[in-house]
Amino acid sequence: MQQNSGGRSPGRARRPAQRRSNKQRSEDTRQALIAAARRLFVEKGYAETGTPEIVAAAQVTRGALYHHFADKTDLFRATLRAEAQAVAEQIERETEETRSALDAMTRGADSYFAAMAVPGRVRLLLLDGPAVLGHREMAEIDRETGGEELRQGLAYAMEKGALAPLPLDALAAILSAAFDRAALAISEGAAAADYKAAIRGLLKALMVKA
Amino acid sequence: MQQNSGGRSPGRARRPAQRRSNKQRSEDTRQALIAAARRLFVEKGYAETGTPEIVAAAQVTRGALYHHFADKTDLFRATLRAEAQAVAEQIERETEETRSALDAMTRGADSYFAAMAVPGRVRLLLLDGPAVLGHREMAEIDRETGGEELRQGLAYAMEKGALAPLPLDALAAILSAAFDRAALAISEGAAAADYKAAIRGLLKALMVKA
DNA sequence: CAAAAAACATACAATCTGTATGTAGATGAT
DNA sequence: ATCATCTACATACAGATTGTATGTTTTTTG
Repeated sequence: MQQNSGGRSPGRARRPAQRRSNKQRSEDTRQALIAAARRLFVEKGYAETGTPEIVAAAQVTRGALYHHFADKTDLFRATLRAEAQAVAEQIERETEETRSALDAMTRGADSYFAAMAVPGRVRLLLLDGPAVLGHREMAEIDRETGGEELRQGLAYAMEKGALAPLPLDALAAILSAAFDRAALAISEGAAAADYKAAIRGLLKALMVKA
Repeated sequence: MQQNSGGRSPGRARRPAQRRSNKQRSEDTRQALIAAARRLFVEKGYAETGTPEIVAAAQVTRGALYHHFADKTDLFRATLRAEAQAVAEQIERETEETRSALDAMTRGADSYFAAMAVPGRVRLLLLDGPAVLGHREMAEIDRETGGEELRQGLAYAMEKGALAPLPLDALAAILSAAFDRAALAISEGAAAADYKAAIRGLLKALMVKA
């Protein structure tokens, strides 16, 4: 709420806050909107969150929102992209070297569960996302933000002969769905140990044979 | 459009259409609403379908809608219940005797895919449903309409020692999710054979060991 | 420093949802 | 058979939301 920081750049005094470049201004506003939107989408769901509420939380106006995003779904899209990116980065950060393929898969799954344990992620990425943006676009976001790891792990194991020869894309897709459901259940309070055991059992069963 | 069928019960002449009991009236209206809602929800999704459009298609007024259903989600709920019921009945109808546990599971999966191939079901039950009603309520609907078969099949196989001993509920849940994703992929034009093969491979892997 | 372009801010039109209130047809008691 | 009552609707309304159209204020550019 300061009037002016004074001193520096004499003669350039401007009244409102400090002078920011357009790039900065835009980025700040976008981030504020995405952050506020994330909070509210998580708290009340996409449909129940109105743009007036979002801009109020972000301390901007609806004009700013519609200047930066085509519409409400576009803001949602940006929010999901950021979230998927964060998930990917967290998983990548945690990934270590492993010996067996089974171990690699199991660790990967645990990393995924840990990442999805961040509050709100399940709702954003597994519930509202597919419904609002469609399964197609969600798959694309996954791909862009690096959701290829599972598929690659399977491909490697299959190539090595440690895995039954099955249609790769289909197998990756249905296993990914199994992971998602496990993350969902865990987020709703189910016994995490049970789901992790079931996932591990599934992977082990697939690996052992062949 | 007849004025009166005449003759029978002289003196009972009434002008508008024919005389229906309240029970009939209600049931007719409910069914008309659910049928119209289903069509539109499938075609444009839950969020993009307005109640004015629904009642127009059902040839009733919004008053009738809000008389029979608490709100728009309540109508959606009724629509989903009916759909889940139809899926359950179709699967039950197709179920035959089988020899091995693996065979039973595989057949069950195929029945499920066949049932989910009915246009709109994937969107209703796998996309909009979980987002609008929440995963919790969807699970409940599944349970009520007889979605216990998978779990029971697994329990039987596990009991018989034909299946690795894993947490039953968790395993049933993640396998169910795998089925769902397969149905989803198939509904979007993916190679059905690939997904069926992957599912079968998954089940086989689980069964063979132990 | 003036002109053009971003980056917002404000006002508006079209809808939509849920509710409140009014009316016609069915039901039950007399 | 009739009247009261209840059910099943129909209509009207208030509040809120979305996207757009049109101003206004900073930045940027020449």
